Amino acid sequence: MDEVTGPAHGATATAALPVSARATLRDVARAAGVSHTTVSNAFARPDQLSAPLRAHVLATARALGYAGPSPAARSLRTGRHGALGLVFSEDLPYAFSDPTATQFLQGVAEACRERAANLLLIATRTGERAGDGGDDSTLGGSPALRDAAVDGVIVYSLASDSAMLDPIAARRLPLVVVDQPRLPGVAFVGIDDEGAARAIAEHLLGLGHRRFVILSLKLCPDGREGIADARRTAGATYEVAAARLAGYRGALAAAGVDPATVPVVECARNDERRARELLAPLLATARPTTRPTAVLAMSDRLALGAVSAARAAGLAIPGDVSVVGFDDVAVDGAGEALPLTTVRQPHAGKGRAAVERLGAATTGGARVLATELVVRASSGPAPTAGR
Amino acid sequence: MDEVTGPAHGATATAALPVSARATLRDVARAAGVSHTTVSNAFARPDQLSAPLRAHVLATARALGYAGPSPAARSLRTGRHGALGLVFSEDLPYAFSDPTATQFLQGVAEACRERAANLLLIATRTGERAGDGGDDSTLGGSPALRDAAVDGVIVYSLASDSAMLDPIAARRLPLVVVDQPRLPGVAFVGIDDEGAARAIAEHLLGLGHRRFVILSLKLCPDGREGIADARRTAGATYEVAAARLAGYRGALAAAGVDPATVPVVECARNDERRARELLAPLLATARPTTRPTAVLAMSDRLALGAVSAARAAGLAIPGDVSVVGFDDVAVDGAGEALPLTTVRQPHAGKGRAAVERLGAATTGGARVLATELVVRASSGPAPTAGR
DNA sequence: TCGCCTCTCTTGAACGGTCAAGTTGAGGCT
DNA sequence: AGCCTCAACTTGACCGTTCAAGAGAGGCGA
Repeated sequence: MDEVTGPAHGATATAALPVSARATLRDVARAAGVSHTTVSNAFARPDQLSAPLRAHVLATARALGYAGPSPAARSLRTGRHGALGLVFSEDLPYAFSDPTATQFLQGVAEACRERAANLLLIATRTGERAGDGGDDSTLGGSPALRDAAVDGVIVYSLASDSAMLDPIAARRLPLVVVDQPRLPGVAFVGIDDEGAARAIAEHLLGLGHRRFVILSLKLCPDGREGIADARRTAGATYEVAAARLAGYRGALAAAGVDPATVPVVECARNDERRARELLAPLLATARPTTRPTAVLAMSDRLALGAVSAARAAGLAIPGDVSVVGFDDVAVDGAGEALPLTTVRQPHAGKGRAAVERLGAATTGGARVLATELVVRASSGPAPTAGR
Repeated sequence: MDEVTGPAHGATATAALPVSARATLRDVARAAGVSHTTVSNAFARPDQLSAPLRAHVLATARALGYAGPSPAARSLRTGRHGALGLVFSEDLPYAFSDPTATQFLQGVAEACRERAANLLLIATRTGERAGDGGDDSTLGGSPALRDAAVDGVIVYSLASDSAMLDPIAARRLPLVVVDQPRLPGVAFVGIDDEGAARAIAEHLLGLGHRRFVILSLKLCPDGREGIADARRTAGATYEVAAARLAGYRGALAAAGVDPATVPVVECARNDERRARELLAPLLATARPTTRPTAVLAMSDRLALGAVSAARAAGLAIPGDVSVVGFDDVAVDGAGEALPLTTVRQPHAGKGRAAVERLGAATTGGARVLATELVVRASSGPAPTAGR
């Protein structure tokens, strides 16, 4: 038994309580001959009691098989959870396969670890949409969201009509939105998508390109893909895609290229294979005089699909066609993949910024992180007319 | 106001309570003129009250700005949290950059979504080791673990002397260990690492190889790397690495190759670049007659590093040297990377299995998932002696 | 020697839900 | 009519902590 030099605590733990029924703080107190508060302090505030008594309490707790203070009871009393929630637009499982999402997660995780907060991935069911209306849809919410014991929520890249936001607002949780949607009065972290898109389009225009294809991320969460007409692009609910599109088009228009003549190919998933399949027909167009000489892809993965499609069509990059991406999630691998011209954006930085923002307790306001145009080998001068 | 056909609930919510102090269930009850239980039922058990009354209660709740039932209070009463915890060996942030870990996470996330459970990533501080001793190290635990409001914990790939396990055991949480360490009485999900390693080594032996290098994942969490001597390999605390090593060596010994002559190069991180740097000196060895003809890498990433090192040394693959990996996390990318001979293991399947296991509430027992030897272009016949 | 302060520990009351066990009134069955 | 059942709601206790306030002992300066 531990040597106890403090006041004589007569009853030492061996009074066998049934180990089956989970011991509580009060059981430990009883067995150790102290008050329940003292036991609580032994765990949470060591400076509030003498070292020998603390040792005695801890030993008693161990002997009783006490599992430690219950997180639920603690949270109930203190109002804090020591965790923050994360909601993804996509199926949570899919997010783990997207490098932009995992890099973002990495940043979030770093910042969380620094402040010793846990990270609750909220398992949203897919296919929930706004406008289901009933009272319960917002106050009841999805069970995953309603049960989430968190001090705040980060929302990553949601469609502007997503049903996820209302329940969060209803629960009055501090909220930070990353990437999209931008909402008045809601803290935001993201980049200048339109500006970055404009810059990369201007890069291509500066190289002499005049015939483009835009390879777009999904514009709405409805799963449609393929050529997007004007109505569809105008009704986009994914603001990031809409902003990049606007950026591309703005640059083109300013250079005298009519955006209406530039096809927009929408990919429902940020996926190389699918991008290749959807783009292939456009590149396979026979005559070099009508074929696009540059592909504006909204992500590096889509860009790699474009590269693949171009090669399959026998086109040289950047000789026949230039391809630019977005994100700079280059596989730093064996270095064999074609280095992409792209927009570098701070994925992990967004994660860190989002966590900081949540801690700062400032409501509203946007934090716009810097991006950088990175020119590599996948873009080059437009082929000369005669070629 | 809502039309209420039920009993006459006189007081309708407009009696303005201060919106500042968060409304509770009882405030809503008072305002709606019903009992607190009825309000509770309105949220959690709609079948327990009439539809019109429920609508009235919900409307009142909304008017008061009630944030919905508190997760903490609910958990305290019910004893359930609707979430399960995940603990990683590495820094949590690092895990998101490792494809095996993200695929595993993907499986976990899928299974969680199916059972509407949230996923709590527990932010362990790095560098905690067993043997710090004090009572508090296990019962107090890291704050992240102590505060984790979860119904069970999945532990991914921990060193056998990791300090993470004791606090979990102390909290009496249901526990499933994935990959390592195997502990008596603790549920386990993993693969037959030794058998799979033996199989892939036998594949190379069957191709005539006799001179090998082993490119090992870290053997201990102490960050040491480079050539591992017998003492170090014998004292490995990462059981997976130890098992694969045993598998390789077993196959070699059985084929008459003395394992003691086979160098083991340990990489502290599962990282291509580092692997290349560490392996380069061994492959740069001048004479073809002493140079290894095959590299046994414990992961695909290490294997890619080996490929890179070999190419840098001017060696053809598999002409001069064969390289095999482990994991089969092939970049399904543009398809330009060299296709690796490897062991396919079900990363996502491990995640799903772990979640199932946690739900099954069976204590102990190992679930060993199948692996498959996948022969691709990175391995071939050993160069003939004269070459 | 007294008063006051500090250190250490105790007491009792929340925190905000859920659950088990009533209570009531309406309706069905004999 | 009388009895039983059932739906619809209420009552009171309880989950296991933390916190504010207080009490007793010992030390120290005045």
